[in-house]
Amino acid sequence: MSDLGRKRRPYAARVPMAERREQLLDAALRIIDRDGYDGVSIDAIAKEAGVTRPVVYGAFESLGPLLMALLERQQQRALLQLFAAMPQDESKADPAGLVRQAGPALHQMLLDDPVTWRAILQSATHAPEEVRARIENYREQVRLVVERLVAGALGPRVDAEVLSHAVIAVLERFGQLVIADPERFTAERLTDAVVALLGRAPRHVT
Amino acid sequence: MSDLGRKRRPYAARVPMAERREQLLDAALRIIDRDGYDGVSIDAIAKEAGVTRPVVYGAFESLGPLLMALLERQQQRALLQLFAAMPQDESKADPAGLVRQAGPALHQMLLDDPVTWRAILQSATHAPEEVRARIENYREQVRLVVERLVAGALGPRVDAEVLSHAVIAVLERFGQLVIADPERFTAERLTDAVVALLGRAPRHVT
DNA sequence: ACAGAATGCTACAGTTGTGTAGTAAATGGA
DNA sequence: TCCATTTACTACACAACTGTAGCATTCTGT
Repeated sequence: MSDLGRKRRPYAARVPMAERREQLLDAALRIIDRDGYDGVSIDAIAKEAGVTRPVVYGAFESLGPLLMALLERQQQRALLQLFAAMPQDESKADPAGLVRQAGPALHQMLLDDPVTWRAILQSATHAPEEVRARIENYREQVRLVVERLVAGALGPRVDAEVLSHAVIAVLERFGQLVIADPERFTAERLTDAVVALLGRAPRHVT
Repeated sequence: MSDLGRKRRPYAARVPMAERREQLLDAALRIIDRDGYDGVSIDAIAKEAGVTRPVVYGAFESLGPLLMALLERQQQRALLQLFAAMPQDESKADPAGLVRQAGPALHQMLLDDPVTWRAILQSATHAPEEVRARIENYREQVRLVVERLVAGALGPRVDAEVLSHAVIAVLERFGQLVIADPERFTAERLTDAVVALLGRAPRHVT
């Protein structure tokens, strides 16, 4: 008797809040990686995670905060990787040496966790307005570090602020190139190009 | 009696197709400039232009083709400005001289038509997938020109392809900086920074 | 085993946007 | 002037997504 109504959906495994949140963030990240930011919605995340929307609303206020949490998590990871790959020793290195050191490390970092980096590099432009501000915030953090590196490597006579913007822009574009076509844009090729360009510049003068 | 129905909307002025299309593109551009690509919809465009949706559907198949047409139009203008500002004279000018020449011209170009450039630089990547391909197309067009310039200015021993990506990335970021804060990022300051990096010409003198 | 808390599901109402059919007004030529 | 054509408007059906109320199930502690 009583299969009159359609079959009820089987209950998804019950999961403590903290873990559920992680699952949902993972689901959102998969969607972003597969379909871009356009494909992300509460509904899509719920489906991807195999639960219903109210479950998502139980874990996050709405889509904005969810994406914010995701960004927070991924950037936490990304920044750790990034600062590990970037020499903090900013003072004495010559520009070319610095590039030769950081370039391959950054390249490897991209290949180690392409999902995170695709989400971040794409998102810089593609994310909802609400999230964009926070991305800018992080970018600025990174830029300040780069600004100190630039000042250290090229001396006080250069416009470190402007150049740090340029460096970040180049790094981001290179990152996109590497992710899009790793065969074509190898660490060696990219660093060589930069070093060749820097080779024309005068050494650090103090 | 007979105010039973709500008042009928007054008819918008009738306009030949070609002109209507322009109006709609203008409306779309205003929306993009004001609210970003997120705010753009057939509905929003109709409202902005002071007509109803069927009018828009009369002029364009749907949102995709409309934005495509807009992009086409703005790019036409932008590329004209751009190629006017960039010396086609790719012969063996020194890099610094090239920057000193093109920098201020590009800067002026941004200030002359900020709406077009904001649409292209700020939110270009934020556009619907359909439109993205065409934006990439345009970027590639420009990049090829830059690649020739780079090869011409720096000689055949550099990796012109990679460096052209870098140059485009820097130009776009600088463009965003200028649009966001023209007081802070002047043509002089930006060109000086690049020239100093290239390490050729002496500091700017007026 | 068995309440009650914790968690998930269904169902519904609301919002925003799309696309179209049918109707009303304006326009231009006979 | 009057009718055919062009252009615009109203109204509807549909789709995707949001957010919530109330019911169903599972889990936990005793």
